[in-house]
Amino acid sequence: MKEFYEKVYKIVSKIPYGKVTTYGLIGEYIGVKSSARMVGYAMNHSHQLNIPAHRVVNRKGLLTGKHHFATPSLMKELLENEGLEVENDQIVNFKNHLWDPKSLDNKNLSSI
DNA sequence: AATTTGACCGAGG
DNA sequence: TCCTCGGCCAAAT
Repeated sequence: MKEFYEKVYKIVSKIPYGKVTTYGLIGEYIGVKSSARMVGYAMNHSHQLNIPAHRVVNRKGLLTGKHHFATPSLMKELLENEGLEVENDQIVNFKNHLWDPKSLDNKNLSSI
């Protein structure tokens, strides 16, 4: 079931600059809707990979995974560096910066 | 081998 | 928004 991780990494890698997404959306896109936990677990194993894990937050826009970065402030720094606003470990205007993996399909389906 | 825990989510109160 | 509960599956102990 390593494909699961591969998919997670793939999607996370496709998150546009300055955008964020949630574990639930990723899980939903992969197909394991109610296993958002696995997405987070996969992220935990993504330390050595070059994926923007800082663009993945929980549904509230809370930086729940910041403790797994090199430094707790790194996640916030990266997000702010991308033009986002982080306050009290939470993304400001979260919905405004939210990116849905399904938007990839929408591009492909735009011909329909 | 069994139990607990985890970068979670949704529903109900 | 906060609390609790059930679900989900893998890794750690």
